[in-house]
Amino acid sequence: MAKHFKAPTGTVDFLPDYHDYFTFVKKVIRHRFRQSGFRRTSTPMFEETEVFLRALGETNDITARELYSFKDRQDREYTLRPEITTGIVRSFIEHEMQLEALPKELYYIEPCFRFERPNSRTKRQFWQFGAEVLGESDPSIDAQMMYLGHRILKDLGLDDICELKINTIGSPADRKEFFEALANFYSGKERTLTPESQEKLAQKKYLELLDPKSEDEEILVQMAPKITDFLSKDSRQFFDDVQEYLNSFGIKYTIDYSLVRPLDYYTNTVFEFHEVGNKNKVLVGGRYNGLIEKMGGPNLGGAGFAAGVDRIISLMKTEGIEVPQKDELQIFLAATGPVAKKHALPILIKLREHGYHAVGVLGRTSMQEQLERAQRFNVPYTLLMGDLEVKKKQLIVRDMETGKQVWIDQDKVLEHMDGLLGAQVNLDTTTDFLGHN
RNA sequence: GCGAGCGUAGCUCAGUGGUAGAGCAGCGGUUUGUGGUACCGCUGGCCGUGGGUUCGAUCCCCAUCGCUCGCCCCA
Repeated sequence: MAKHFKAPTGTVDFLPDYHDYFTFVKKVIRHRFRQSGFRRTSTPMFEETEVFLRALGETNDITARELYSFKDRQDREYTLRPEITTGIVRSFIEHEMQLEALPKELYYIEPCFRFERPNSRTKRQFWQFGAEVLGESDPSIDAQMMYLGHRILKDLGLDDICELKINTIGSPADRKEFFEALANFYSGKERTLTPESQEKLAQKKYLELLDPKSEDEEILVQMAPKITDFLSKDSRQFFDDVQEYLNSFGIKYTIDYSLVRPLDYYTNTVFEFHEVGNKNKVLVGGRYNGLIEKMGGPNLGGAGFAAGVDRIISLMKTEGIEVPQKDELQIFLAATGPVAKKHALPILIKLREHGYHAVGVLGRTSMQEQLERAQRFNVPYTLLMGDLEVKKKQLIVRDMETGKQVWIDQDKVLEHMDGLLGAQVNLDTTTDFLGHN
């Protein structure tokens, strides 16, 4: 036997059952983003590796072991995008969007790639959706992003199992002093830290030390200097304003000073919705005021959030949330005999254009074969046409559940099926989708 | 990057140091213009791959690849 091919390690086929959910999720996302003035954008699936190294930083776990990189036939270094923000910022700069009306509000639903060890929650190719607001740094934007995230989760039925946490990590200037204080504080206490944290300390990744990895570290973090003591007047005001806006529309949140991001580009606000009772992130975001300039563009602020579609769908399934199924077949048209087959196809097309989901006129034409197929397609009704029916211009309507059959005239088929299945919502068959005759 | 488990028929799995079994699926029949249920029959496997131990390995050992599940991480 020939070799069986498989989907590459860490990838999965997104089969029709997945798309039942995906279609619904996309519909919600599009609706909520459009409502808020966002427009959809797409960037290439891969960029020069340098683009990601610049944006994400060169010395962290993410760039060291999670980038899906390759050389092309001309020896250029490329990387499949691990997230979308970087590409959008590159695109913003390349197309000089700062000359357009600001803020630029963009959203996306795109596949991303990370070179991970695959498990039930992590794959190497996965879908992300998210939004970016570029060219404006008002705290109201941050609050609006959180509202949008919340609103989408609510539409998907997940708001009850997700909680919002927020924090501020200040400006780079604020952090400079804060980090010096942290360095002093941890000096001499290295042995209390886990080996991983000792490494973070050595690499001066002070922010990541704020997320404790052991009970000892938790105690240390509580005693350690707090970012709030080092915030400039502006940064403090900004964070206060964000909270005031959040309060103004009554969204629930808690402040969590251990909430940080491993990437260089965040400033001020960071937030995440995670599952209640564990740390599994569902939707994460924050402000990144230095990123556009760092990528070679104008000195403009930005904020955004992102969420994994696959994780959301699996949560919906766990929660027993069902989505509308619009692909169910309604009619199987069984033609028994070669003559009937020729006569049946126009009827099948007529049924479809009337709005029915119909299949048929397939395969061998024995009655048994036809009914077996109809049964496997799980249709409520089968229309049977043999040579006898062709001659009489009739067909048989068989109720697949009861087995009851009635003979009707072929030119009454639409009225008859409407009586059984209800009138169909259909496009006018004399026009195309754009309304042209 | 670390750890655990599993690779036997299309699928789900059992099994034994002496070259393999069940259920489901598939195909055919009981039923030549009528599906589902039932009964009968048939097809189907280099026991993941490579090496080692052994008279002999699907089984024991080593390696390798693949899958699954954790951990780290999760932009």
